[in-house]
Amino acid sequence: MARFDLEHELTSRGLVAQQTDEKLFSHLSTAPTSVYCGFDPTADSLHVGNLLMLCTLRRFQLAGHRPIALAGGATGMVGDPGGRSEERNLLSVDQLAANLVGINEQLGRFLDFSSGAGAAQAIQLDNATWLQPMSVLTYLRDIGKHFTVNEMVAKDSVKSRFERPDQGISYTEFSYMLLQAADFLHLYKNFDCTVQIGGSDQWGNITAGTSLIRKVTGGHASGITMPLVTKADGTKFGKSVGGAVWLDANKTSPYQLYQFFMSAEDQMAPAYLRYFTFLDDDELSHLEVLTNEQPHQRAAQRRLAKQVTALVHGDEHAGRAEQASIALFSGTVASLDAASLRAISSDVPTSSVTTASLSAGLSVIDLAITAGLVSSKAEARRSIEQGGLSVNDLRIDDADATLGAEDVKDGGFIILRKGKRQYHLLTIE
RNA sequence: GGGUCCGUGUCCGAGUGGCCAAAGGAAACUGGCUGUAAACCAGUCGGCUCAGCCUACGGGGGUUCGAAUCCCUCCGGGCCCA
Repeated sequence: MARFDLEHELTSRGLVAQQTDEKLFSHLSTAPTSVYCGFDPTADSLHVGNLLMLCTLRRFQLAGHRPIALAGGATGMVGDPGGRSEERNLLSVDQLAANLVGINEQLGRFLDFSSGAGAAQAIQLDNATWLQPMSVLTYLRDIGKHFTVNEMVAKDSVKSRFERPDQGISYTEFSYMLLQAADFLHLYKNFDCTVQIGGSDQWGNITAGTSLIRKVTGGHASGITMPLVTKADGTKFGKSVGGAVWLDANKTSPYQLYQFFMSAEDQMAPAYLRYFTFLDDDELSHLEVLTNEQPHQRAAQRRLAKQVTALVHGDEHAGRAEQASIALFSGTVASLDAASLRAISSDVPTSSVTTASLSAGLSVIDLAITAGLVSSKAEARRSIEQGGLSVNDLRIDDADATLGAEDVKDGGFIILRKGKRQYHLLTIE
């Protein structure tokens, strides 16, 4: 594995928001270490919000360090007070196990868990394995003893909760940072982990860990945070039509993932390229120039969408997503031949109807609901009134319209579209 | 344990007996202009068998011709006192 300059890799891409010590990178370049990042196992899939950490861990691994993906099986039950999260429900043991399996599979796309990676072989751990059995007294004596409430109260994540006049913070959530600090200490002792990375909102939790390690062991550990990924207007990144964008192909198809990045804003596309791809400096700056000079070509978005989709789902799926996008957005879907449609159907959301029900006549409204393009008849009706629904590229202007056998295209497809870019294929059984 | 204030639609937040499916803002959706972008403009934004009906203002019960609004109680939360 080619050693590369990690400091340059991270700083040139704008990945470092804060770091605990200036000399960190010179230490990292002299000896391999282990670096950890926590992931919340509240779902059975990771989402694009996790992408930055996944890519950054990968960069560390490429530089010869061992990445540790820590599933917060224990901390996930407690809840980080930083977000606006409410008190969380305990995950059942079974649910947690299932989630860990799903997440593990996805981690494997970013990190090398094989023994072939040698000292840099990635590992996945669940903090419930050591936090669960810890007794309250051990926790209070070995961990709590090293923190003053004064400093805990001063952390931003906690302070903001104090400042909200209408809501307090439970002791449980207040303790969150100590649990995360305990994780870092555990990993430091047992896995030689000396670096923790996280989002910039994790700064307080990370420094709690480094100071705990110093107090308990006298050793030194560091932390680096990554910037918060946002959209151009500063709002949350990672939401698209229909909610979160997942890394699981069953929740968000490769086509949808591709589309999500394809529609990235010009302003942000170069930054996303630096964050989420492994392209070299030359290509990055070239694409940035292209974006500035010929934004309508969307060269950066195309590259971004293809690269990320390939990283998450593999080259084959990325290629298909790209082909499907080209086909659908060339403007003349209705003229596509059966073979192209069939190729697209595995990537674009698809549902099926029977020949019998079709020949009886199916209302466009019901089909749109079946397809999940709208959530209610009222919404479907509204969309039609506003000219937002089309079938085989023809705008529907009558809310009571029905479809029959004559609307089926060659190859047995009906193409539904809502708005400009939400496509859905209906197959006929 | 005592006192006090609060709990409204996806979120924030007005309303404090009928004119309330509930102001305003945000988010979201559609259309227009563009480039599958941003900004901007316009419309929509609980559901349905849609000029009507059903469901909804933390849960349950009550007062009333009529309740998000009043009373009781339970649950949840903030603050103060012990």
